[in-house]
Amino acid sequence: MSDPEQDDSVPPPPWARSRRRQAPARVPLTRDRIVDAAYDVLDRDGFDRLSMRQVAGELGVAVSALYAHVASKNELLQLMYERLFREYPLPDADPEHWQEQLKEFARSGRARLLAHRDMAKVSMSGLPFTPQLFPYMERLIAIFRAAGLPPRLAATAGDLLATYTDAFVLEEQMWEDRRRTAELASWDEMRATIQGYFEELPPDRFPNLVELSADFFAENNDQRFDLGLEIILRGLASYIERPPGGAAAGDPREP
Amino acid sequence: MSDPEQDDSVPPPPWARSRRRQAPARVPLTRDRIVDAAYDVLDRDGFDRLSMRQVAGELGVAVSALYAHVASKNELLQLMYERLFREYPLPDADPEHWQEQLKEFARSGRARLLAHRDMAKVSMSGLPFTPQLFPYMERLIAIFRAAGLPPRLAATAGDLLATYTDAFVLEEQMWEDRRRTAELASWDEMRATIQGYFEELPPDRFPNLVELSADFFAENNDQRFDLGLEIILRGLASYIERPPGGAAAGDPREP
DNA sequence: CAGTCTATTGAACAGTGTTCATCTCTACGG
DNA sequence: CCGTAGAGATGAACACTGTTCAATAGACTG
Repeated sequence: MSDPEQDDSVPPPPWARSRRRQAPARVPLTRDRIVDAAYDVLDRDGFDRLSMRQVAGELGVAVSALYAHVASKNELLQLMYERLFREYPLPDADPEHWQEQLKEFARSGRARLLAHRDMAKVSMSGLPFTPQLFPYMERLIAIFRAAGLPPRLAATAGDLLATYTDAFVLEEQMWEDRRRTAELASWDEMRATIQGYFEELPPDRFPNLVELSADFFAENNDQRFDLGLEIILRGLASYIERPPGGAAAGDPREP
Repeated sequence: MSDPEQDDSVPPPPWARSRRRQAPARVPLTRDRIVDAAYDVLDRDGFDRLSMRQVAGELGVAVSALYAHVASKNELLQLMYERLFREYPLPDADPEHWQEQLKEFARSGRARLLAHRDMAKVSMSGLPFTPQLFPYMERLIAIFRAAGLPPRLAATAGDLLATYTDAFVLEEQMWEDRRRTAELASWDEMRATIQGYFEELPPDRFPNLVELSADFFAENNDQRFDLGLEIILRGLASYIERPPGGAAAGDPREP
């Protein structure tokens, strides 16, 4: 297998302290197995039970053995995050369908995070800003530019969209955690409980919370996600001048 | 549990400090004082050095003493978060100026988070969903409703706005952390370094990243924050039908 | 086979959140 | 004025955490 880790074609970013020990550097298979085990622990026990010792135990190996392949727990988390992006679809920017492309981008991002328990916590821990993700940033921004967004707006929009996705899933999985600790069986049961709680708030003090109690937790989160997404996309669309007659939008990149 | 505060305006009468050798003027430990100390530790040492022992040390007190007033570290974090909202301005919803009101709401939320180092990490740790915040949710949603947004959209919009603010500050403070560990003096220096890094990426693979290198990190984050805010507000405005003859900013597209 | 090298080990260090039996001190009843 | 009850603080302990390091075991080279 090829080595997805070290991409030497791009220099390490300046904020990454190159404290990383000189290291064997050629044990990619073991790194992969460590990441595999880490995912097993994460999915089974959740983020705050994900410890180096648990991972080592999963592999039937001493803790210190991990450190020959991984500089720190943070690096391990980073590797886990990067794996999420393997096989990420990277469509070419199509000016005609930029909104659909962005929706697809965000939806698949959310799906990828949802695939592993507490994954949004890993993503929100701030570590994952590595060169491995540059291709995805590049493509995402290309879509914005192709749509006709000016540079500064495209940059902000990329951030906004990625941030929205991460934060949405973080909240989703937080509720899932709460459900687990409350020992409620299904999401529906959970939803009913919370909705009932909001309904019974004093209506004189919280008229809106009472009235909208049914809307805070929709039947399925997909619709809620799409709605927030739609708000953002409409906002972005408002910046794009529609060329009369459907001709191609002006040159997306201007000096 | 009333709190007999130490009254500094009047010194203790001489007979109060009895023959007992200089009773160390023992200030009773309260939740408020613990939260104060926790903020001191947070501001000085950051979130991952914020431990119960550090807080206890700040107060010159044994660790276990804290647990008489606070059930767990999580509760302490929750108390810290709740304090942020004391004196939070709660304007009445004004349909005429809903966009300005929302901007003010988001801006002051951001300012509040920025006031303490790593505060967004606390806010994003998922704990803070307490009834103390209901008044703010209520008011926020009232603004959306007054603006004319339908219920489901208002609920989603509240989430979106709060989430955007939290996530933005989280990112901001993350970069601040990176700057600290990279031992770069100023934000400008940091910005220049990163911008230079992006500028020197291979232009054939990352044309947009190279071209927009100046736009990812604006001179000041205030503008970037306002821009994202504007995108969201424009998106929301697009759902509001413009009242006939009104000059309201309901139209997403303006000539 | 001998020797090198390297991945793995186990123990240790300095922390963490949390609990609990014990002790100190304050305030109140007599 | 003393004695005592009870709240509150204490220090030690438990079961963890991430990380380091000298020593060992094992495989590959000469």
